[in-house]
Amino acid sequence: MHIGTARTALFNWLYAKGRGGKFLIRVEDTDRERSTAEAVDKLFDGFAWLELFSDEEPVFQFARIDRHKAVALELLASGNAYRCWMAPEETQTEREAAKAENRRFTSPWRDRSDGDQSLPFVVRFRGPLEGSIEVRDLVQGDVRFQAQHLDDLVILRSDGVPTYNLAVVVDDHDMGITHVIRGDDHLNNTPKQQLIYQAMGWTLPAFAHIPLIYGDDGKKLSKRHGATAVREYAELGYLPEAMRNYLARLGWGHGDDEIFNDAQAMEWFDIANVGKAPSRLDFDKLAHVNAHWLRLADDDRLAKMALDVHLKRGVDLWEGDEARLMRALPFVKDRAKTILELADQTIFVLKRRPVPLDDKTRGLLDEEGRARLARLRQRLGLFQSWDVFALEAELKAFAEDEGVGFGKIGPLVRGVMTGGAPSADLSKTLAALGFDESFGRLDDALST
RNA sequence: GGUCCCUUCGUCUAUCGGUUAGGACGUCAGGUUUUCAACCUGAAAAGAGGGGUUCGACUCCCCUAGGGACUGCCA
Repeated sequence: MHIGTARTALFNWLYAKGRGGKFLIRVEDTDRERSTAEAVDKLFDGFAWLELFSDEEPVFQFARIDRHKAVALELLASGNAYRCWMAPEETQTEREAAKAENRRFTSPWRDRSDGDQSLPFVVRFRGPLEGSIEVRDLVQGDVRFQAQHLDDLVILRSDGVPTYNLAVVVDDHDMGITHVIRGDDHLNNTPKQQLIYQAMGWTLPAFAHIPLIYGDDGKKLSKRHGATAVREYAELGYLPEAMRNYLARLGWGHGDDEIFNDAQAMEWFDIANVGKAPSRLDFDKLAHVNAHWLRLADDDRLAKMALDVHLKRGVDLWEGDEARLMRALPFVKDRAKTILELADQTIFVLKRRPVPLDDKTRGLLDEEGRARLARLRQRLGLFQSWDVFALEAELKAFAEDEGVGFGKIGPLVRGVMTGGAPSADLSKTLAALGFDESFGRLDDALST
């Protein structure tokens, strides 16, 4: 699913749920992804789609062709549509001529019905030739279209298959759709669809056309901007709740509120406050929002996600690694903005002994360093409580007793513990590794 | 070409005729510091241009410029 579609769906969801879930809303976008009210409910409530990261595409099938056809026939009978026997080349020629003369496309069959029924024909909607059609839009305001610019659209193809513009109107009406919230690339279709509603004597739903999302260069979001599919955002390490927060904030605002949860978004969200200007994706801000939700997320959930990343990166996972990650998480989760970074930050606990040392650490491991390390080992060996605060105090005290600044000790011990991998404060790193592993790594270094 | 939509810091936005035009991300400068981050403090940074309306316009109207969408027997 495209990220823009996801946001449209999110707006639908916030709007409907914020009003008690009574509204029937349709989601759609320019790629055949549409769903009806039930589908939205299924997607959001009963399904992982709310997670925004499912590959599940809402699929729309023209399963009700007969119903659409019946409506087309009804329009034909009431004179609101007509059969058109124009050949494709003929249509093409007329279209070009109309364009050149800046007038609407007009079929010669609009006022004739003596065509040969055994020949292929399409059914076109008979739109008014003059006057104007006003679309009342919750986001765009009242938009006026002149009838003289609206071509008679095909509602039934020559093979008898109904077209999109007819199908959506029929479906929405039949399903009691009250709000059509979609991308503003559909705004130009709206007067034509509205005409069908009126011809059938159906009540109009409320329309809301929200601006599209652009890439960071202001152009329509496409593959070359990086992530376009929702799935890709998951792979980049963003949390669903962060995506929801960020996406809701994109093109909509509630005062100065930047960080909010679903419940707040539902309470505050109103279509009327959606901006009319298109907005761009800002990955830095997304990362910032993500970092916030990352800190609030449960450790076991994060551990599983990080483990998954390590697995994908080809790390050879051992029994107990999840537990190791769990122990490290509290110390490193506030250092990461994405799950990917969380994986970077936790790789040190997954290193196997003996941990290969990087050049910098090997350089520090001279005679003096070695002796100091041995003294530290002895001292920590007598040390009972292995928690961060105690460790921090102990390390500070050790540096003082050694008569050196912490800079003489920190880098060496850190290197020995992590082999150069990213890590947090030394005391946190030791706490994350645990007593046994820390000593093991210390001994490995001393015995080289 | 035609129709329609859009235009406040680099980005997302607040403002709904009267504000020193606010916040957030990012940026820059300090601080903290055992790496890298994080964190704290501070700073720079905006109403596309031109006309109106009004005592007063970012806010209302018009024009221009720029951007976008649509313009199918696609959806």
